[in-house]
Amino acid sequence: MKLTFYNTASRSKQEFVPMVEGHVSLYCCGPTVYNYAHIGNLRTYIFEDLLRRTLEFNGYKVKHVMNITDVGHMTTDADAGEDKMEVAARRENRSPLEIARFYEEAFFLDTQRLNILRPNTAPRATEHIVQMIELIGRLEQNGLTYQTPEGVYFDTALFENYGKMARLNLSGQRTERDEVISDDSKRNPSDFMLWFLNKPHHLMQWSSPWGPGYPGWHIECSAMSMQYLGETFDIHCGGIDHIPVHHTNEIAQSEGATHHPFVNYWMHGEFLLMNKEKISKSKGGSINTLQSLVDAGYDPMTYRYFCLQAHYRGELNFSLDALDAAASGLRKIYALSEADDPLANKEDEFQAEHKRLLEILNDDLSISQVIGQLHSIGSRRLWLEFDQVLGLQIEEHSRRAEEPLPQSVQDLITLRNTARSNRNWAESDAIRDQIIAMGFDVLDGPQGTQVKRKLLEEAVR
RNA sequence: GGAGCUGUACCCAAGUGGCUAAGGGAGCGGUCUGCAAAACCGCGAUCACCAGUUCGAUUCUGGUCAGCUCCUCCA
Repeated sequence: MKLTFYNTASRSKQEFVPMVEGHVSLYCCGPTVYNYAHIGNLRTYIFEDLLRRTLEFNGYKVKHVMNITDVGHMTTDADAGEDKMEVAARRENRSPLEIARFYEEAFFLDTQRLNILRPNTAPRATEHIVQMIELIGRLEQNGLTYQTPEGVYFDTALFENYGKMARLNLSGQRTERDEVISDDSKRNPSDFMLWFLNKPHHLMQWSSPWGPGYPGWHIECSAMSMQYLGETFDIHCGGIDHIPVHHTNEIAQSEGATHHPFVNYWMHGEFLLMNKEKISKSKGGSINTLQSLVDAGYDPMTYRYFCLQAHYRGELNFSLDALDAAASGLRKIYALSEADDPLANKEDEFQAEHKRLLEILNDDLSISQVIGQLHSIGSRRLWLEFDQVLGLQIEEHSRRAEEPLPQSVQDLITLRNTARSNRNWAESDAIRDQIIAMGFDVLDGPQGTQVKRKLLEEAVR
């Protein structure tokens, strides 16, 4: 079936046609591992997971690569900036590499809890320095670089289509701001560093043909994507903030080296907003992590579901109220019973709905619409089918209902039944509260009392 | 200054040139219950404002206002 994606390069929806039939090469910009990922970061990985699952749902074999940025990068091009990896190292009294490995593990724990499929390959920048040096060498051979005491720069003026994808208007770009320290040795404001030199304070250093130093931020993605996916590949994605600088520079340095197109489809996820503002890693510290939501009693699936209710190209406003609403909605999905499936024994209708929903999904990942439709239809079987894409672990969660009640709960039910037959409502209600606190729903109906396990943790606020 | 995004009911949010503007949550009413809860049924919007295009606009175009993001590391 036809697949359509919004391509940032053309600023329009385009039919997706991979280079090799049936196969997709997918590169996603990964985390810089100097701190915990915040939920805004995680939204983007949920979007990319949705993309990957949609491709696979359509029968494509996906090769998914995501970089791990474990090299520190200066906060500015000049020497005065502070390196986040090193700041973290000092803060936690560990080596930069220890910091990197620690937060890399934390990152994958978060993505695993969110049921985000692990990339086939997650190369680390520090393990691909050779490839980066090689790529810089190719750029040098092509005459696109120049060297200053600060390092090796990419000369953006010599790359014809610089900023085309981002539609940059270079003359209008702001070049002087208080926070930005200008480097007089730069030829053009938009030139960017390929290899830093003469930074004796920087802890992470490698030797290179230009002298000891460390790579610029952008070069790792070019070097590693090329190594694992080839010089041209199908889809590259990341956060929307990467369009003007990071991805612009990736294109320049990749195509400047290879003289081939770098990427066919660019896809970018919008920001998660909190109080109408973007969540900042540096401002927020380690608050706003997935763990903080878990500590508050939310199941990670609640956050995943919350994100899937909005389109990836639109901003999404996060609040605990909104998250609670998502939890209630998700609970409803988990509680759907097979017996009441309106599409049971209606194979034709099931297939028709399946096709209709897939068409919606394939129109630029309109998963929120699919979710709305699934709620309206109310077919557990259809939910389960699309859970391959939703990744909400519906089967696993609803299976909880089948687990036998613990003895302690059964004892309480017996106690409560006695109290109820004695019309001792105070005691009955107290026991009920106790059972509910243990994670169960208590239902008194005409056929007596039923106790059901809650299918989703409830947050305490 | 340059580039871009957003504004839909109490909250989150989808969507469309015209027929009932999805869905979830909250709220209210009802069924059920000893009372609740859960579940089920029922109930909600002149789509920021102004002008234009059009037979017809929430949807297209222009403007205004408000908010946000990027041009510094950043999902």
